[in-house]
Amino acid sequence: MQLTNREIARRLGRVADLLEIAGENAFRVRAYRNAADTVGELASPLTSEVEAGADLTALPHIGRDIAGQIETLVREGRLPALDEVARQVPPELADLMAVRGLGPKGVKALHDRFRVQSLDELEALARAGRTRELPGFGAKKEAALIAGIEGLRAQDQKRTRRADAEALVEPVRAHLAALAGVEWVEVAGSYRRQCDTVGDVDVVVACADPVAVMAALVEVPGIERVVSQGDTRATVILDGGLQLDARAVEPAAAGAALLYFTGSQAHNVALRQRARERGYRLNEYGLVSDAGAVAAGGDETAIYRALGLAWIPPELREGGDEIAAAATGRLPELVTTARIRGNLHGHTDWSDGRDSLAAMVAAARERGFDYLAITDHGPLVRVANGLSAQRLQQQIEAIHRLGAELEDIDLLAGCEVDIHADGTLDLPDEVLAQLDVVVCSIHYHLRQSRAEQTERVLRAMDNPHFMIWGHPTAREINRREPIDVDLDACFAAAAARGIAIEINAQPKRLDIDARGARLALAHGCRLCVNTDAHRTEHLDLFRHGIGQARRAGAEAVDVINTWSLAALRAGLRPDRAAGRAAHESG
DNA sequence: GCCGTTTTCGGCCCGACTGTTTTCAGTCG
Repeated sequence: MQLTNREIARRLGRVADLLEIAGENAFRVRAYRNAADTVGELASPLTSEVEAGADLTALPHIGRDIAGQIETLVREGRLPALDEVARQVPPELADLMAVRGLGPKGVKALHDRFRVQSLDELEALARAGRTRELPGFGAKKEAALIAGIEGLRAQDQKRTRRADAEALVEPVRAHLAALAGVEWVEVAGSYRRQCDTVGDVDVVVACADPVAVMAALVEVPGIERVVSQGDTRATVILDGGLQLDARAVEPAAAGAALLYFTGSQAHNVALRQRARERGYRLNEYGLVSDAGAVAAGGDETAIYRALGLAWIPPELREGGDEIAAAATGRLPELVTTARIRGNLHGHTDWSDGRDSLAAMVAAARERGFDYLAITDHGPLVRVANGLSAQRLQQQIEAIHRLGAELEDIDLLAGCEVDIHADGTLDLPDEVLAQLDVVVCSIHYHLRQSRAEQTERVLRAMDNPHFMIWGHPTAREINRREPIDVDLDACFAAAAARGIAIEINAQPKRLDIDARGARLALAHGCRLCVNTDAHRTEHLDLFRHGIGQARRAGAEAVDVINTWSLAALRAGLRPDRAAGRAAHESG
């Protein structure tokens, strides 16, 4: 079994936890945390990099020591630093760090006194009223520990899909915005950075009277319980279990608060370092010079400007190269939902969509799209009433008839064709040749090996009708892992052939994700943000996919369905006509 | 342990809230 990046990151994080419990140098602890974050964010598998002899120290926060650690882990299956710290501290103690309210000091104290090693043991002690025997541990702390353990078991480690969080937090935002004296309310954090999932939501309220707003917050409908509440900051749990951290600040400091709460942490750290280098201190209240003068605080743009930077869109604030880009005027002009001209992947009731062809077209016209492709399933997906070649022929004719009547929108005949396990496509070339848009997707045989899966996709891409790679990894957030496929190899092939990489905007998919999209762009691929609509209202889902495109640094030119239809026809799979002959003769 | 427009040493982000404390440590974000 090959080690995933996530597993490598988990082990590095474990080293950090254990070093912290052992009372090691805090900066050494942070070094391991940073390295774990770096590994967790990588798009391509580290094991392949190691086998290819890549220099891991080129990665941020990975130096000679940790690079060597990772190489040993990949080659021998053991992490020397973990073995070493395990001699001082039982490795099981790292699990206890996940309990809210329990940190390294508490874990160490509990272990020193009671030899506690597991959640079960800790829970039994707390319920027996024995943890209060420890200095600094009282009755309230005991109750908090029990609640923390229960919370940990309930949440099952899963993060909340951003779209689900949106449905929960938007009513709270609206409620707060309507309070007297509130200037604006913004949801910050990973939500604002358009991450595909969020661990919690952070809300910043700019208002004249923070204390009053914090008092009012706990009365907002939809709040299950209050975890903590102070004069300017509170933590509550929303119905359904999502945690919400709210921060109320006066307008003069609200930009700094928004900046701080938007993060990411790595971005904040880098900004604060930059501030220090320039004789400032940056905190939640503003950018303050060493002499005590407030340089900026009311809005983000002014803070960035004072640091010699252009305003950085939240989607790019991940502590990578965005600060260098902002310093030198090289930030991308990120694509927006308004630039989208049409949907190139969507279904009707001919296969598994809810609405008719006519209804989908009407919905697209209402939204002002310039074009709309209909791409129902091919025959393989029987559960979705996939179209046989014969029914597809009939649908093509229906689309052409309807399209001929309309002047304000161009209708495109298409299909979402399955990529068979052997890399052949699910419809004959002569049928595919009649289509304007061919989206090729994987729905079955998701567990093939990396080599098989890669070969499958590469072979499919050799078919000149393969125009868009639909939901490339087939992942479903919190439900199904991505397929194991060599994205580097596939994107290189796609770029060479003019195949676009889909960002499927269905909230459960968001596939390819931002990391993969960034990798695709680096290979020179174009992206295509599609709703994969199965009903008319799904045509409003673009913003979710656009969020991923923006996180990848995509500009409008990188996203083919911001193009005119003429540009689309010319630029998408330009070898199609010539390649068709070669493919058929070969 | 990592990093470098102060580059191979000496730094490393910063403040709020809680609980158990009588002045602060631990935890969190």
